[in-house]
Amino acid sequence: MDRYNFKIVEAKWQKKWDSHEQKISKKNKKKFYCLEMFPYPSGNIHMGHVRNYTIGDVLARYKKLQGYNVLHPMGWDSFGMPAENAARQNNLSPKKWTEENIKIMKNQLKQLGFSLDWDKEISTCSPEYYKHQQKLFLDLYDKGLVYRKESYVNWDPVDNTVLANEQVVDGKGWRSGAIVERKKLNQWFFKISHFSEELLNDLENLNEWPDKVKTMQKNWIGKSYGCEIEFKIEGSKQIDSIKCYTTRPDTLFGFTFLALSVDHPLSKLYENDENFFKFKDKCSKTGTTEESIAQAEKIGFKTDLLAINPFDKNSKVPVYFANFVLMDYGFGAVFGCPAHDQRDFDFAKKYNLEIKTVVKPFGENNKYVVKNEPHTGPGIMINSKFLNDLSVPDQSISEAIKFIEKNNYGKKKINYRLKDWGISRQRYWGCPIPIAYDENNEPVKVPENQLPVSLPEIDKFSSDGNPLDNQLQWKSVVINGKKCTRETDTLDTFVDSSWYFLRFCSANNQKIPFDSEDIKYWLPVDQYIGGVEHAILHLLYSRFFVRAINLKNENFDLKEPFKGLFTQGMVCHQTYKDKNNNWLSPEEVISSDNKNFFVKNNPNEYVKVGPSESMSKSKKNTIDPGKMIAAYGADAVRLFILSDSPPEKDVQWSESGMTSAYKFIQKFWIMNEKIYTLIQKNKKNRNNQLDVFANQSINKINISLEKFRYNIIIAVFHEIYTFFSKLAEEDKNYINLKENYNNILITMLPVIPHIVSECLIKMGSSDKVRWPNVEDKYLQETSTNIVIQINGKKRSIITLAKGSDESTVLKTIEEKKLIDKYLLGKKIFKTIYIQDRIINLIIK
RNA sequence: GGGCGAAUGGCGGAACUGGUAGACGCGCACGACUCAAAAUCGUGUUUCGCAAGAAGUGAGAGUUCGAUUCUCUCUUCGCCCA
Repeated sequence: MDRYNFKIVEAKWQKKWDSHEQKISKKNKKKFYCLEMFPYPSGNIHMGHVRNYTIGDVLARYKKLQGYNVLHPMGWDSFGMPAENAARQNNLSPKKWTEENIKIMKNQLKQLGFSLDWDKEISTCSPEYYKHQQKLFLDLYDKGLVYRKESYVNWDPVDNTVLANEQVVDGKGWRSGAIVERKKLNQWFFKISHFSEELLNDLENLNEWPDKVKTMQKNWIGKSYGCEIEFKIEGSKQIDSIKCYTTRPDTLFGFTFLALSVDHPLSKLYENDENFFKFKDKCSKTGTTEESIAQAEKIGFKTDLLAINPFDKNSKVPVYFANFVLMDYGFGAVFGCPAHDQRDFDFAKKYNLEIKTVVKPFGENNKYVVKNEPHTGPGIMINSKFLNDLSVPDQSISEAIKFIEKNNYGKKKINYRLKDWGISRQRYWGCPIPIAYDENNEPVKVPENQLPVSLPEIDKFSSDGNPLDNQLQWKSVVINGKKCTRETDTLDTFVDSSWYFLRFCSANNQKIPFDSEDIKYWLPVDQYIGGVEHAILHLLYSRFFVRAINLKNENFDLKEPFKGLFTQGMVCHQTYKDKNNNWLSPEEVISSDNKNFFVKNNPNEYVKVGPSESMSKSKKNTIDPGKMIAAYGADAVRLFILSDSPPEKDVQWSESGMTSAYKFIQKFWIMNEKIYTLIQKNKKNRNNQLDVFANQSINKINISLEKFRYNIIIAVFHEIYTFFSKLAEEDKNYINLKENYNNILITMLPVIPHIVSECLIKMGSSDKVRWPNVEDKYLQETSTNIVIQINGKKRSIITLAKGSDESTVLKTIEEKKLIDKYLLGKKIFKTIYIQDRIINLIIK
């Protein structure tokens, strides 16, 4: 008997699938759109991809076998920084670099036997893709969902470049290490805030999404009920009031200063003040993230103005400009209540401002005073006249708002944390924004017939700045007979991925981004699968995008892009360090007992074993999928990546687990050979056990598939192996062996498609196999085990016919003398009987 | 600091709506095959105990005839937001 040669078998089936298997049939069947988050083509696929796409492939193949018309496409999220960085470092063309990587990674995905529809492959960096995106941009522009405004960016003063938030580490540029500054630039925005309420409310309908993700989105949108309040101002002729937004109007009696953003319109009054100018400059030395602002030292610039407390006209407080107030939030003005807000407290301490306590924690008396730290939690109102004794926050806030509205000091207002989506990136390797500027520097749309605005090829990348700025020839363009200059910013790559799932439906339509009939049939995505790291931005942006397309569009009726969402866990591996605390890769480490580890090149040197962490290049704890496929085969890799943990949790990569999966494939093949020999023999009897086992196993697999409990499926595979191995030992054929065995094989196909396809052919199945039905009669057992408990503890167990009543159970217990020794000198005074399950005897 | 989640053998993990805790795999031990080893196969494997038996799902309480599952408090870890 030959060993199973996965290299030959897997290559054979992959070739077959490649040529014709994945074609989509006509739209007369029930559809299933299975989508995994598409990868960034960084060079090689990593284990995270293997896990993600294996989970998706199991589902896609399962649905296909169930008779669905399955859309299971793949593409490349191919714009982005790494290509541009590679270009700068090694003077490579980002285009060539990206295309090379795609070629390699596509080949690797094929080697894993994924049932992907490569006819629909898309790549976001191709003009074939981004020309449609530019069209969509212009559509949204016409709908008023795109606008331009001045906004801050993180500026690296050494590299002379704009940084993304994740490139700012501890307030410093990731590469240069320079302290990041704030710089104001004119930038483009999508008006995602137009849909804040809808994006929040519609989360409720997403009942196939994990609650965790919905909560994260809810918090991100951050709806708060508050109040806008108008403060009268003294000390200026130009201005007599300032509007503030607050979520805590109830603390107004604790109001001791008013703080403004340096970008507040009022700052114009101080334009000529040298000290203010210096202060503003100092503020710009802080980054733009909420975190960096929260951590930065609170500083202020005192004006000569006074703000009057509307609740107490005699109370007049100073007005400051402060670095922790952002123009983006509310009106760029907040009232300070140091006793009950951390930032206000820090600020007041620094500038020696009054701290008025107006909320006491539960259990304190009315003389409670805030001292070393503010009290931000719930409690009871004090020192606040008509608000005294109200409970904080619910009662106190609603009463405060009532009072404010009644006296026309302001009005109730809803605020969202969600800000408009800044989409301008000062980068080369992204989708060009289809806008130019006329001689007055007014934006002009690039007309549709001049699309795409293609990226120019660049020979040499300088080390800093946006390369497009220097492309003078490219920049100059004639629009409607007028000389214009192109926008040199490109779009955030999140834009690319906000509609790619629509493009897949009409991937080969050259004329339009997507066909409305295709959308009607295929969308929403029935199951979307990817990492939880995209739980907020990518998913929220996609939800925004379909709403934006939907707006004023009769041919498009879709609001939620993803009906089902599944977020898989990460792939982890132990970390290793040598004596000098340098990371070591698993390949540089050896161990004979899995307890003590040594350096491979120097077997006397101990290795420090660290905790298992998600695979990352920086910690060198990665395993190369390519090597694993070459050594063990795609089926074994797929089997292992699913076997050890439920898909939503992290999984630990282990060499022993991997070899175990490989061994399973090998021994399964041998078993299959034995069964094949068996079914050639004469058959006489029917084996009822076989029917029961097959139906129960398939039933378990069905349930586990529906619930994404793929690790359970692998456990069932092992049971299947054990069962049929034993059967093969008996050396008897049965009338019902072949059919049951074939049915079971089919249910194994989604996980290990290559070997199972080969087995099925051997067993004489045609190419067109269908998912087997489960017959209920085999799931219902005729007898059942009943556990006998005494005072809640298990003491014995009996097997009885199903549906036996209490007296039968008690009689059997008595006859068999199962529990007599526990009853000595005691009496049963109560019995609890749950039919077919358990009987509990309470004795005394 | 706030929100969410998790904790089960030596390890990864099972356990449907409260009803036999530890499925399945890894590891380990013993045995078979072998001159020997690897590979393979078989048996066993929660802990303590020779045994009968007892204890046992992070800790402590509660509800219940019965709790890994429900409630409360705490500890540790993870993720997200600040």
